[in-house]
Amino acid sequence: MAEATIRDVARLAGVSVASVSRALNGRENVTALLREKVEAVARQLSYVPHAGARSLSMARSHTIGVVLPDLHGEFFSEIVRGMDREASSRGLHLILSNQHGQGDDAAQVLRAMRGRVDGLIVMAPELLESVLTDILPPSLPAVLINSCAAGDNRPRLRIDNRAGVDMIVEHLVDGGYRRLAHIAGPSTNLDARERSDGFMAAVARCGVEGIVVPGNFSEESGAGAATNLLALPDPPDAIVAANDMMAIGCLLTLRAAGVAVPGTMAIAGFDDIPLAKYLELTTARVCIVDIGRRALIRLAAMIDGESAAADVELFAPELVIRSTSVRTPATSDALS
Amino acid sequence: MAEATIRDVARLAGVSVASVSRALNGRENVTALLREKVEAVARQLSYVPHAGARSLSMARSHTIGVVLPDLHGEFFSEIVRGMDREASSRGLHLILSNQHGQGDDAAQVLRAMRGRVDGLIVMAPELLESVLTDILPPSLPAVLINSCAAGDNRPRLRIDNRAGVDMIVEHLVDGGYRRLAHIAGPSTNLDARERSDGFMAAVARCGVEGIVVPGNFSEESGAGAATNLLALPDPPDAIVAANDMMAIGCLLTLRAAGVAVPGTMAIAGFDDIPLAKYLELTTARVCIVDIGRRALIRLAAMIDGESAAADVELFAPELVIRSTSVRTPATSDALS
DNA sequence: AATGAACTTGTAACCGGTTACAATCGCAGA
DNA sequence: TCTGCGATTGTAACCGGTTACAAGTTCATT
Repeated sequence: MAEATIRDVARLAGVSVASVSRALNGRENVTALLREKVEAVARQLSYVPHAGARSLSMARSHTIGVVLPDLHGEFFSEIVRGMDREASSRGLHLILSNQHGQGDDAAQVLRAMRGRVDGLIVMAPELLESVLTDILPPSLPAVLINSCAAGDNRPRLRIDNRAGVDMIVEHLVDGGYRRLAHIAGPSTNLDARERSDGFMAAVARCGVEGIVVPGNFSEESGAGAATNLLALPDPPDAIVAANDMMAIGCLLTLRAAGVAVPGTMAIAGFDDIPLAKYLELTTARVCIVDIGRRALIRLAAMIDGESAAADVELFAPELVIRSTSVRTPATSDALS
Repeated sequence: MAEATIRDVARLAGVSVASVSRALNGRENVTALLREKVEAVARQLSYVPHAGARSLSMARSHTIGVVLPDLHGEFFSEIVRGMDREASSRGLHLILSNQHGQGDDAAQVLRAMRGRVDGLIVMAPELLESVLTDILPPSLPAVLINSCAAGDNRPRLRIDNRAGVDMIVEHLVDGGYRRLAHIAGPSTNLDARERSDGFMAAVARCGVEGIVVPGNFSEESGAGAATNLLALPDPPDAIVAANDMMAIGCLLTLRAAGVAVPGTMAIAGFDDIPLAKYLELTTARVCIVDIGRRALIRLAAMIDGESAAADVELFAPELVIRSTSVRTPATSDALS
């Protein structure tokens, strides 16, 4: 009833376990006869090697751990898809760990990975530098996504938030907008901070006005911010949200309030979630699937013994111009 | 340099490995003194038990395998989120396997899980009954989502596609629509077949006209179907798409063609993806996160030795009425 | 003081593979 | 026929934990 083990196969085939192992793993030093005999018995018993046992003896689990924050929608599925494609093409498995709480919960999660994975991909935009470095066992290969672990000597993948915001601000200024507002994300989030800082730098460089109001990446906070901005004595003529969801909250609120977008006020987001296309939202597209892909490729290389260059790999967003930021009637999609 | 093992701890603490194991696992039969000593040494060496080794000796990996088709967007992230929440709350881990190809690839995937997982959640709406039953080791606990493995004796979770389509058709008929068309999904997909069959049954029961045209769940195929339907000598006055993406393709095409929705033609989808809300699409909401949650709960129960009732658990969709299907100007969202 | 119950600790087998090393075998060359 | 070499196969240790069982302690009871 229980699953057959390598010893069952060996016994029934009348050979040693070592021979079975060699035969089934395609080693060259086995007679064709023996190999056939073993394969026949294995098939007969429908023997499947026990991955756990193999991992233990080979010190290789062929599994990589993915630690993500509580992501939603496309962002989550795309980044995982990117990793999964690369992983399965090299016979690796993904073990997932969404990180719900954010206390030393993180430490727990990482401890649980010991002996389960060959390496880790960690995305923790909210974690302090020190925490990550403390928690991660130095001997475990790891790639960091959007983390701020500056002192760490591990490869890091990052969205080039400044470049993205730059493009957006320049685009708006080119379009004649002069009083820009930024709805920031949570200040605990690295990307949010960079986008906010980048915004201030960009408006300064362009010589236009710029103010920043708080938000938390949610649609509601975007809507709230829009209401507040409208109530100002001297409202802005363009809003740059730190992500698309806030931009959408903003957009719907303004339209409901009778404000012409982009006539009276322009709006831009960040990320290019699928919704953005349908709501005609100008945004900075981040190719998330690529980040996942690269993260896995880098990690696989480290696991295969490549030295871990502690570099930072930047992913430049692509400006996607849609109708929420262009006043001319002839609005067109920047995409092919 | 390498990670400390239980033997390292034992040696340094001057006790046996058995004592270390007992002490760290919180067994009662250890002196407070010994426990403290062991814990101190463990902390000093920053010892973390090797999950793989533990799995092997306990024959429990505390990991469950999730095999999904190549899902996109919210569907994927929500179902995984549902599982993940339940999993981490009971100390289980999720190992993911998106199934890209669909040949006997599936067999490969399942084989690779041996010795890695305590149980499996399989979603394979495209697989033939026999295939799954053949592939799955009988001794491995498993829960099937939307599969058609009729002969199998495992619990199955299914979307109540017929009920969903029924509600939609009735709603449309109530609204005065009399010539209904259905854009079907790929015929290899179980849900698609059920929705299509359900549609035909529903229109028959309601005594209205109904035709079915093919599609493949993509936005483009919805758009194409809309074009074809418009070209008919006697076009329908309502379209029921087998999923939201096709409904959206349909909607955009009709509007672009100057057809009034819902004035001239009503549209409804299936799934209630986030986009649906913004495009005001009437649809049947499937609470995906619940399916994931339930799947994990059921599986966990099986793993803990509960007998595997081979029942089918149906998830009834909820009708979400939005403006693409109500002619009166006062359109409202059925949701709270 | 002896007996033994109850409890703590250690020894060693086991989970299911891989692999270093030894043993065996076949066969060519002397 | 004997030696020696290379190729095949077997033996047993090992990966890092858990746990049945034995051994050793402590302490109350008679």
